[in-house]
Amino acid sequence: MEHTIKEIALRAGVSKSTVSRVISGKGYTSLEVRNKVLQLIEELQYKPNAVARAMVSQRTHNIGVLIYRRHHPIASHPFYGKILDAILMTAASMSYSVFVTTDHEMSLRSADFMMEKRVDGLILISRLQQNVIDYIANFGVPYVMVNGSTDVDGVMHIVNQDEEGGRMVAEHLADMGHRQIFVIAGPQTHRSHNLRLKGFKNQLKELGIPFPSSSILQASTSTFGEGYELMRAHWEEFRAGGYTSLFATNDMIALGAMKFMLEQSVRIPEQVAVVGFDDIDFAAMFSPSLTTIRVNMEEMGIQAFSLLDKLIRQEAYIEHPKQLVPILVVRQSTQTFSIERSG
Amino acid sequence: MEHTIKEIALRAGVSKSTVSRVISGKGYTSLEVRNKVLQLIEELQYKPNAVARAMVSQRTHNIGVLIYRRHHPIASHPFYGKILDAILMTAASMSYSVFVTTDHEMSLRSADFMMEKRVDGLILISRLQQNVIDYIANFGVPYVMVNGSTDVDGVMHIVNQDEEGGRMVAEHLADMGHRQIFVIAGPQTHRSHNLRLKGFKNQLKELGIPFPSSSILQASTSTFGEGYELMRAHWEEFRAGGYTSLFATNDMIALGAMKFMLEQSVRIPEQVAVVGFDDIDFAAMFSPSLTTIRVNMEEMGIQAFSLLDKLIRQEAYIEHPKQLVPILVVRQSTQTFSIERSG
DNA sequence: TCTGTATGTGAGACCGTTCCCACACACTTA
DNA sequence: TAAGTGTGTGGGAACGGTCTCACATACAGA
Repeated sequence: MEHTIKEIALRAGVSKSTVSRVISGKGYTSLEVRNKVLQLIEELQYKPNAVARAMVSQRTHNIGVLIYRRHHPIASHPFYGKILDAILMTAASMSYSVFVTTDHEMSLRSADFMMEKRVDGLILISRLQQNVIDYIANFGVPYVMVNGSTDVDGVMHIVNQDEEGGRMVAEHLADMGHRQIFVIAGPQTHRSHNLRLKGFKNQLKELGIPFPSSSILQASTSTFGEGYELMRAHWEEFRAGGYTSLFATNDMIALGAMKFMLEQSVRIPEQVAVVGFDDIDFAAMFSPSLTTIRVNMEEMGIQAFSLLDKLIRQEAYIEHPKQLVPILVVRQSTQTFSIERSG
Repeated sequence: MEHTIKEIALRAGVSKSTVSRVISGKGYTSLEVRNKVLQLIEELQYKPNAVARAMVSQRTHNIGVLIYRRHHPIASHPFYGKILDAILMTAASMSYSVFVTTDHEMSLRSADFMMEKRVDGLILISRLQQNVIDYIANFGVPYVMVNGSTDVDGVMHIVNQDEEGGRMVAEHLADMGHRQIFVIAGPQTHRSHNLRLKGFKNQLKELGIPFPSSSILQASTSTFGEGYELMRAHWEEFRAGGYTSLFATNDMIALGAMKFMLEQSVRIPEQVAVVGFDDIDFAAMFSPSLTTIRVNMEEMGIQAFSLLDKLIRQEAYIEHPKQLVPILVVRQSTQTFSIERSG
């Protein structure tokens, strides 16, 4: 049942200008005409055509979310998925619709598509190549980056205070009496992993706790499988080192490593304490639940959209967003105390 | 840099009809003109305006995905998120863009929005109220339902063979020698949970294994927290019953229940074997990993989109899709054998 | 009576495409 | 030579809205 303004006008015996006026509420319309038109709209279930509107207003009220992942598109990712959810909610509350697309690295196909669809703005999540940025910037569409791989000058970028989070991890482990700490660091290609490690190291140095380079393992992906595999491959080394604790720069790696240790009948946290980073849902659900640094993913999504909205509306004096403050969440993997629930 | 066909035409010294012909490849164009136009397009980074195209073709090449959730929008859901991912990939491969929206029950806001945006079709995921169906059907937009709460006549509905899966669970547990089986059943409002339970019960009866109504617990949500809480609340009852195994109608509930039992130092699977349903990523990662029935979520997404595409293209003789075949995945929670990896 | 302002309405240009139609020219072929 | 056919091009309507402008009427105040 596709109806048009013209049809409504015809049936109401008025011009389409008048119908348009009734709908938009702008300009004068007599009560009589207004009621008649409104009634027809209700009766015919008329819905304004957003495509036609976009045509004249030069604004689609659509935004695009681009998620770049190594090999596969991942909207269901425990970290990025949360951000996406927040964007979806915020956007909807401000009457924006959201295109979600994923793309491989180096591919401009999705970006291209979004340009053709004339989105009002773009949110770029995760690792994003310089060529994509250039491409989008060149086209002149407002965009915001979330948790990107690097900081780029002049680009609005929503990030967490990763360095501070790393510092908190070191502090917590030191507080719990740990001096022999093992680390699995996520991909060096990613900004956040590097900063987390940096903050962690600095704080150890501050506290006078030695941290030899032999205590650190470099992961090539930030996945559960990678954590599991690395722990398995270096298990003898780990045991020989007399380590009492493990820090992985994200939860997935930490959980993978933990799973392997549990299979070796290691008691966590009694024999080895474990700390992750992100606080994905899964961290609280795992047994034992994982101590971690909570990254406010929801807030990242909200901020990303709000900022984009401002850019779209060209509000003056947009200041670069403040980095989000992380929180230490202590759970069973570093401390045996209470039973925690979640869901 | 927003360029139009008109501009290209002007610069090339031809009419916009000619430019349009070059772009679409339809009709005759001289090699000379073609090259010149193509060069200009490249030079000016011209991108055809999909909005204008949609205007005339009456086809946006956009589809909408509606996810209905109890309280909060959840694209990052371990089950629905996977389906969404598959839809996103398949749609992209066929040059469709996807609007993703979530809505509360009973709300037509998102549906309304999609109608205004003139999507070519809709995919409705999860619980969906009759009024929403009616509303959409009334508007005449093609749509496909995925894992909906009920079967509705005449609606294309992608589902898993849930009853068969339930049967497989009973068979597996019986095979492993279990006779005292406890069950936590997901919300009765949802089709799949009911069918899983039904298949399970039927198979037990078939095998002559008694299953008193006291062995079943009714969950009100299908979440981790609910599983944990129910197990906690009925722990004494469970112990007294002498149960050797637990079946929950989805993984999240199973994992929650497992987490509680692990905290009570129950050895899984030695003392209690556990089986879930869905095979969300998390099931393989948990320690111990969870035996479950694998639902091919990716295939659900692919089928949903493919079917929708056919509906949109009005292909004749569309047959109702076959139900997807589930697979039993045996892991540590019912059997101690090998070390399994995943990631 | 004239001018000004508030109220109400319709005509038509415009947004950026596609596509139908008319037309022009160069060759065949009857 | 006339009639076709293949090739190449431009004009302009149409898609469904918004918005500016012109115009009409009513009523106020000077």
